[in-house]
Amino acid sequence: MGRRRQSVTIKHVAADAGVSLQTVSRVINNEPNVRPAMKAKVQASIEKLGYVPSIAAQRMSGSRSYLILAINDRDRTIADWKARDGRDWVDQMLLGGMLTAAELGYRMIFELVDTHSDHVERELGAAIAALQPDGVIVTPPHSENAQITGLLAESGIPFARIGSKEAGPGIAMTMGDELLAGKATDHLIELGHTRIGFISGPAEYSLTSWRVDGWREAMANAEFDCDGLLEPGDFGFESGLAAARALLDGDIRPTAIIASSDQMALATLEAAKERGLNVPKDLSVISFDNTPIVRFSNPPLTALDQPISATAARAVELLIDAKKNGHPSEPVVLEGELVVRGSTARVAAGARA
Amino acid sequence: MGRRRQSVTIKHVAADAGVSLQTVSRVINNEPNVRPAMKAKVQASIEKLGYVPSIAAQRMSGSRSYLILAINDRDRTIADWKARDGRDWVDQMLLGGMLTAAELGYRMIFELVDTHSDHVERELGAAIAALQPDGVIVTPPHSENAQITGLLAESGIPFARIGSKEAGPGIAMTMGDELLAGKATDHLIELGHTRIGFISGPAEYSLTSWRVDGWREAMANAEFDCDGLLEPGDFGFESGLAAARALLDGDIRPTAIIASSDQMALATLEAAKERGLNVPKDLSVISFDNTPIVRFSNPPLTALDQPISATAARAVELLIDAKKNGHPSEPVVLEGELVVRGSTARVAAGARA
DNA sequence: ATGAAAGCGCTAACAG
DNA sequence: CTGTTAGCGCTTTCAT
Repeated sequence: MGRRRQSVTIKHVAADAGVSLQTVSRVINNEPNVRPAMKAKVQASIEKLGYVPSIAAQRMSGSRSYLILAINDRDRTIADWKARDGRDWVDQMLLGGMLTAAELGYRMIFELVDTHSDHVERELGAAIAALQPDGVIVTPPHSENAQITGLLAESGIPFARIGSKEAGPGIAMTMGDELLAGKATDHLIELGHTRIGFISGPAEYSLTSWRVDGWREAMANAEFDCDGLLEPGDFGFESGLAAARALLDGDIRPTAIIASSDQMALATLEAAKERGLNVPKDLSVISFDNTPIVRFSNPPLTALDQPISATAARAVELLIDAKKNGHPSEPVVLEGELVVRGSTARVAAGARA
Repeated sequence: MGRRRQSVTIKHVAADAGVSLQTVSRVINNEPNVRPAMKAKVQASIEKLGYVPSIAAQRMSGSRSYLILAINDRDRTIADWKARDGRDWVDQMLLGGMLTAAELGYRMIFELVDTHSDHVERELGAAIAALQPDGVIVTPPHSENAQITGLLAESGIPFARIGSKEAGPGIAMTMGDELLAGKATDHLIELGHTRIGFISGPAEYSLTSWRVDGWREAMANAEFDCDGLLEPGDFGFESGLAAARALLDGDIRPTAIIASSDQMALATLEAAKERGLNVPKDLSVISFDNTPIVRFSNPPLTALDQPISATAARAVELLIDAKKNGHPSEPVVLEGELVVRGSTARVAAGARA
């Protein structure tokens, strides 16, 4: 097939409209200093010839690449895809990010990067050098990896850190973990629960402690004790099972448990079943992820929905806007919602303290 | 911030290695006519400087863009993402396509295109003009849209049509629909079923008839009648409900039903429940999609797994290879497997004909 | 086997 | 307001 050249270039348009290349360029980029008549004429030619700028050429000439790079953790993402258990983080990111990018004339490229590898920098650096994106979105755990954020900051490319609220370069964004944990706790308190257990996530993630903080604060506000009601997990099912068992077999059996992930919430259901406890009659359960799977458990789980799609969309907007207007220095928070389903109920009379 | 230029270019490498640009270029592209010693020297400089070629520049100079474009139907994809019911088609495509592309030094860009719009051509044409991909993957229903395949053929870019086996330009690929339907039917026949119903998909998809053909053939081989055992659906839940009801209330109540989609299979479960039929005791059900959701129904569904990931991976390989070696003229078939779960069982003694 | 020159499509910088 | 010039990083000719 040989060398495939652009069929319609800015040259053709310029010739057709009888103007210079530069004028066409100005029209394409919606720049000022073009008389309406000229603009109309050029646009007519563009329409007529079906001209679309080559992003490669645009990038080459030193302007934008119209590419937004979204980075996710390689191992976790591949594991999720292979497990096929319905976790739709990537889909939600695409839903928000890709569509918003498209609306603004950009494209989102998805990329997986190894966090634990010694050559994170090489991997990310290569992607940036090859693609020259106009913005980068990083997610946990990358968003808290100093090596990565440092590299990004150095590159001068605007970037958004989802799941990070530290000060520093880039746009910090969270889904309101602390508030969400508070919401869940308050919901249970309203249902009369006083002994509300919490299964946390892995310590490497900052959001783990944000969530614990939210729960602690809500408990404190109601003047309930947290002692013996916190168990650590790692987001996975097995760890959730262990944590739930510890909670249910502990000195202070909780009447409700909030788990920091869907798998751990499912595990809590399992642990309850083992002990002959009925959910929600004997035990209320709230999941911190509202992934598709939690609608199909028995009972369906009350869950905290994380606005992944909205966050990705906002990130793309902020990134694209950053070129002109800079970006917010304060963390951007998009708070999720509590979706009430069948796993939470008023505390049983006998269980009251 | 201003104009962001590549930090390390081919020039730097050439200077560092003390050779000309072309020699570096030859090394990058693994071209012949470079003495091993030279090659080693250049590669050392590349390593040292951390040089990565700019794909924009590569594309500009008339060679490859190292981009593979994967097209999916806009409305269906967005609907799936918003429904959040665990359908993971996109994820599986990414799993196979993106990872394979990455292994081969390419990147996969995902794009949604409106099938029904009058300007399909404009949308696709714009994506191609902007990105200049080295290959395009189209999926149903795009893969059978003559307007789209025509445009692609005209563009001279290699493309793969997933879910299409017509002759014509591009690589035809299927997941063995006919064979799969046969597999499901045979499985039921082995379990003693003789009245096996089939709920088909929408007529616009060729694979709808392939599947029906597979079922028909398997039934014919066993000398069973198909009359009154075929009902049409549109892949959606509602249509499946109607079809299943028609089948179960018909003159010849089937003891088993194969549904052409997960939603229709779930609907069949629902219809059975309405009629007090136990699955799998009174009715066996097989789903044509093995999406995550079918593991969580009650009972979990026996399903035909479609090798989406493997197909996407193969498509990427064939597309990249097409430049050198052309592509297969016969349809490429990657056959899926039957995953047996709890919704199929030996036919009840009383139900036998 | 290597190098020099030309050009891909576009935009920034500078004229007019 | 519009046009001209130069050059982005790379790969193709075409020389040597």
